[in-house]
Amino acid sequence: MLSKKTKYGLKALTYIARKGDNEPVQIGEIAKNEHIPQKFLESILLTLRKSGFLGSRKGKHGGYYLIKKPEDILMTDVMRILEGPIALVPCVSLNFYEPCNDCPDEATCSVNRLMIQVRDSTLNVFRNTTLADLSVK
Amino acid sequence: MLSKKTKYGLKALTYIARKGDNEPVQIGEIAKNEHIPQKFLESILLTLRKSGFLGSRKGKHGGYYLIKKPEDILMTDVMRILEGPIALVPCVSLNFYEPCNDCPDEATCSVNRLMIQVRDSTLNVFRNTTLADLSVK
DNA sequence: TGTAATCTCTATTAAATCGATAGGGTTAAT
DNA sequence: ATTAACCCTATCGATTTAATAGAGATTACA
Repeated sequence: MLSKKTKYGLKALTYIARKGDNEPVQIGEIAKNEHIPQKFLESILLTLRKSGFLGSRKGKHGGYYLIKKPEDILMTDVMRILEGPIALVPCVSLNFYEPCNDCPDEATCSVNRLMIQVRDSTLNVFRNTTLADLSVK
Repeated sequence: MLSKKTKYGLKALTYIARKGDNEPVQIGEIAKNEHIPQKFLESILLTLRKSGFLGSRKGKHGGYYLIKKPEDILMTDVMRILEGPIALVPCVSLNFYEPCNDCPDEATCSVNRLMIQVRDSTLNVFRNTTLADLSVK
């Protein structure tokens, strides 16, 4: 299941991208229009800023803005920051690999085999989707 | 993240399928060989039996056996029983659809759009994989 | 210069879920 | 009758998730 954090984060990024100009967008405006609890959204946008997707301006008329062009923001990167590993089990994760302690041999493990396929098909979607694709109205 | 329940369930099904004959396989044997807590595995196999994947024989020399041929057991069906909906959000689920209460218009929702693609690519894997595929050594 | 608006940061909490365990009850082979 | 196995319900501890609280720091602007 997709976490609310990821869902809200994607919606916020889309909202900002759709505005088009480079003016900062305020948390309150996003929260109101996308029906997201404002305090929760605050922490999510903070994460996205610290990860290099968003810039911010403090104080009056402050807000968040995109640092890169929407076409250059890949879903692989966004998803890894918001949701964590794309693989459903650590033993098939490209970026967060960990062996299973209960599995003596990955080569013959049926779960491993299946989850590699799921990982690859999901990666294929995320690698071919940018924020620009999400932002088409 | 894949739940342990699903992971253990898939491993158990594979174990039974790999044995080949139609003799009942005991919980204890599977638990030992696959390093699964026996009591936990009991409840999982019970679920799989009630869902029509496994049959059981009670009493001495009892155990679980496949009801259908491995080639006829699709991952779509197994995953829905063990893990639940394949879609990551209810608003793109084919079998468990529910609208988002915070989303006024699915047609323009970026999360909806992305998650439909992920669902379809994952479904494509599960629809084309059977227990027989998992059981190849 | 002061005030209001806005992002920043840490801490906390309530609820839900997950993984595992406990402890019998029921059934069938021998 | 005994034993080995599945059947069933209940519970528990740990973790994660979603949300909230509240104070701090910064900026625009009158």
